[in-house]
Amino acid sequence: MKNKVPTVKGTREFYPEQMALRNWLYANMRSSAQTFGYQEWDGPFLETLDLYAAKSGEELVKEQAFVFNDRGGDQITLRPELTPSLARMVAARQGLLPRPIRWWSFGPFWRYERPQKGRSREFFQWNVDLLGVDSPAADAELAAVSATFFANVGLGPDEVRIQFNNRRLMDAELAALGLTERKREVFRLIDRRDKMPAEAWDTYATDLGVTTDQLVGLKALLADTELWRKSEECQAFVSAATALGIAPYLEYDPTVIRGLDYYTGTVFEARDREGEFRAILGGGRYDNLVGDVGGDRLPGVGFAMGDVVIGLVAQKYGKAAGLRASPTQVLVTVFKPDLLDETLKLAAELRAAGLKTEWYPEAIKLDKQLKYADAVGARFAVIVGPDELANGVVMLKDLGTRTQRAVPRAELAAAIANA
RNA sequence: GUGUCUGUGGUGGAGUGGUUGAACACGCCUGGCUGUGAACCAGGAGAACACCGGUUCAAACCCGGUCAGACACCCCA
Repeated sequence: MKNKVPTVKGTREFYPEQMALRNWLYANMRSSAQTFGYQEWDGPFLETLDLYAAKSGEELVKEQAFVFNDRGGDQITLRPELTPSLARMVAARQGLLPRPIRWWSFGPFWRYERPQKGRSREFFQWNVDLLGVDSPAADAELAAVSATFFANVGLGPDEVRIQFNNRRLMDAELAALGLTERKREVFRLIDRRDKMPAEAWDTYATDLGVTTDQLVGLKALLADTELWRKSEECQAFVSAATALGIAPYLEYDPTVIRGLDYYTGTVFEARDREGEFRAILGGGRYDNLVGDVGGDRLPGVGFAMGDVVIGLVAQKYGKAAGLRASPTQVLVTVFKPDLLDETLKLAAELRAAGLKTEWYPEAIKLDKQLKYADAVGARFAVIVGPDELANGVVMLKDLGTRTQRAVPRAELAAAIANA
């Protein structure tokens, strides 16, 4: 290919095949959220930098946001996440919106990162949020929405797990170890527990000023899969999740801490069990966010799932197989040029009967036309030649069973519908 | 921003200095089949081997630079 103008680094090109995958994900997100009564919404793709400056986490804003000056000189940002927009929109209608607020969204986001496996600069993200309720049961519902999605796409507990933890619990435990001073750094340290070689991790901890005693305590903490029982909040969360029927998907993991600054209580993320990919989704409770953008305090809990990793996971486990790029059910062939009108009429009749129908635009050799029908995955092909025309029938081919039969023309649509 | 690796027809992918007129597979085109989709048979088209420079009698192959991509770190969906 000569003189090809390259795409912008990290952007996505969706050929029909990829579009089919994206739409399949979207359809499952939509039905999963709607099952729980969530309403679809969206915010602007362009926001001011100020919106994120307050709360999103320094790195995400300073280094990973696409920022540019518009013609008026204002600093504009391609949205890197949705939650701040949500907080603002909810705050703006405070008192008007019936509570609880159950909202979901699916749209594009941008982050200026180095593209790599499961990570691009332009991605689609599913956001689900529940505001106005401060309870472990609400947290459990969000986990249940995500579990329902997994079940809907065919990913079971053997393939993906939702791992949870609680920041208040971790705060208390770290305080008991005398590690409250550098909480943020320690959170980061915890987040990296199983991403680093053990020795390197020890060194990292020591460099942070963690004493030997504290290190021993911290390791014990992070190995304690029963730690959640010490938290009433966690117990209530697990109890509610069990009642919701998603216990098989749940797993307690004391190293799950999440990077975003605004989480205050329950945090969770989902991963494939073999640990091949990054987190599929991440979320948690954020009780101060709406207040921080100028509204009254409004507790919330939510999660976000990017389309890239879930797409990889679904494909790895063969869950996205059989998706078709073409919607065509029937291809009407054209036998020879002077029968073109006959072909068009037939196609129009089939469409009127509700069938997704394509016609071949050239009277070339039949085998070409049938190969095309095969290539787009049409189940049926229709042939009208002089013989059929003379007898008032059409030849209906079933590409799947490789059989064909003559059908009275008037009965064609019905014959296809009943096949 | 840091590091590692890679860059060959539409796609995948051999080939690591001289019979390479750049293999092979898929795809595409023509015919075998002048009314029929897999397969099969016979042909055919399609590549300045990312770009620039250097080493050499000789470079897709070695060296340097540039650009692009993948992966990992960082961060995170």
